Amino acid sequence: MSHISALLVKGHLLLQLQAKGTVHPAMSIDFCDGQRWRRKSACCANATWLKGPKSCKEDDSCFCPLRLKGTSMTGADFFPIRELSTYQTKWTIKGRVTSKAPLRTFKQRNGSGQGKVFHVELLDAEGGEIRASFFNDAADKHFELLEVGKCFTLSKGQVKLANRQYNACKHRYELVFDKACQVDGVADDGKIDTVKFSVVELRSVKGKTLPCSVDVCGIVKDYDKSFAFTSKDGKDLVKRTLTLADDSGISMQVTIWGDRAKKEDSEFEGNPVVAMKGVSVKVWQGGLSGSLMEGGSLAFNPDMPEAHKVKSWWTQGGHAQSLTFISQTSGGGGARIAGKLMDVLEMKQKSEQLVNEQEMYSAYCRLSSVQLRKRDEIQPLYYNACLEPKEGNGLPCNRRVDEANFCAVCNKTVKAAPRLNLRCRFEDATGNFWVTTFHPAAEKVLGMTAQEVADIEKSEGREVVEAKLKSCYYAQILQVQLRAKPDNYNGEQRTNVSCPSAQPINRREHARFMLKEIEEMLAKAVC
DNA sequence: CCCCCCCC
Repeated sequence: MSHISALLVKGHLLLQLQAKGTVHPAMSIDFCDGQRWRRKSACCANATWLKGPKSCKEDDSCFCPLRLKGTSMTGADFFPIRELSTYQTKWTIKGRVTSKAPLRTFKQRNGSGQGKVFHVELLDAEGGEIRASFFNDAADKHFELLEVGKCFTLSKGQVKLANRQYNACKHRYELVFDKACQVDGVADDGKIDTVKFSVVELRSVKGKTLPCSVDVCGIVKDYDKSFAFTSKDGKDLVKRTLTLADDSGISMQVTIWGDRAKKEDSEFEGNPVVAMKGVSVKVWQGGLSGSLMEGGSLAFNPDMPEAHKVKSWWTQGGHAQSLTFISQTSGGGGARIAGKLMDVLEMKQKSEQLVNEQEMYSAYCRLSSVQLRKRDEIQPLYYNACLEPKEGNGLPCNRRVDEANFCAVCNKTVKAAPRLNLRCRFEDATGNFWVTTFHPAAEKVLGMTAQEVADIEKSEGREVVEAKLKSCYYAQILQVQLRAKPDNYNGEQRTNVSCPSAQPINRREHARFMLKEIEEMLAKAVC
């Protein structure tokens, strides 16, 4: 029995089994690595060589090596979550609830009315994690009980293969609890962490099948302001986009939501390290971008090896290193451009053919003209906009005020500031188009603030400001965003096209983008 | 047995 010496801690149990003559030689219990029991056959379901399936009950003296409860086989009295599989039918795990989804109802597929379900994620002292779903009666019974952060023992659930389409938890299996389940709240177990990050390098997400869910740890290289908006299906959302970077030389955008996004800007200032659990990575605009899911976690400057590693990388030169930005290949820092990338000609055609919903396009092009006159009449370049914060989102009212700074919407005299409103012509090798270019885009296009434009016009005159604008023609490559919106004008159907945002390109990134295009073209070419 | 995981 040469393998006996390897059994050590757990060995006494096998010896007991052998002493009782219950181990069938052909069963080859091939364990152990000093930590875990490994055996290929099912435990109690195939227990003839134990004491017979019917006698294998709770508190029975059945020497089932895979049912740790009530034995002294290891220091742990519970079955390791990591080891759960369909080969084990009897187990009791002890874990902390690390996340919990809301209770949902659904229509039973086989017609018989409503069902309900919720799920949690459980973490145990050995760092194993698994998702558990509770159905119907079990859902009613345990929804309130299973609070995030609390510890429980759980048994009498079914183990099934995790459905990777919906389950991002890092376990091959998931648990399903029904009426028969046994769930008990227990005292907090300090050996069980509150969250477990299984960090991967940003570089590694490039090779993954997308969409995927990962845990990451990186430096907040950049952050946007939080942004409140209403989604297409009417949900009020708040988001903030961060650019994370790590020592694998990659940077990527990750969007955070809700309260996480609403934290003060100062929290994101100074390049803190963040660890994120449950970042969903998908392709967006030809690049990869992440979104931190609600059930995930976010930790600032966490005390973990990956965080210390990435921090020292950043301070010891990483901040100056040139990184590969794997999100959309537009601008760098600040607002990014959304919309399908195409050339100017295609953009023109698409916007003319628009029928139903609003569409966004973007193109690399240059400013070729600004409309300064219309039938000899001088066109205003800006207007004075009301700065009064709007109710709800706190953004400025932005309505035009009169010469006395009276805002008709707010019905009072207000503070005001100039906002650009230009009619611009943009051009690339395929064509050009005229478009109303709103303030934020116009400021980027000119590389001047509205205040500067207004000041020059007032102090130096119209001619000087016009010359200044003309000096911007063809000056830089921009990525402009075009919004085409179906509209009704005097009962006539027409498309309203505007430019809500624009950004000078980052030459380095743009060069990479063009190289990639060339490579793709070469790959397609006949050799 | 469910299955949404958000936005441009």
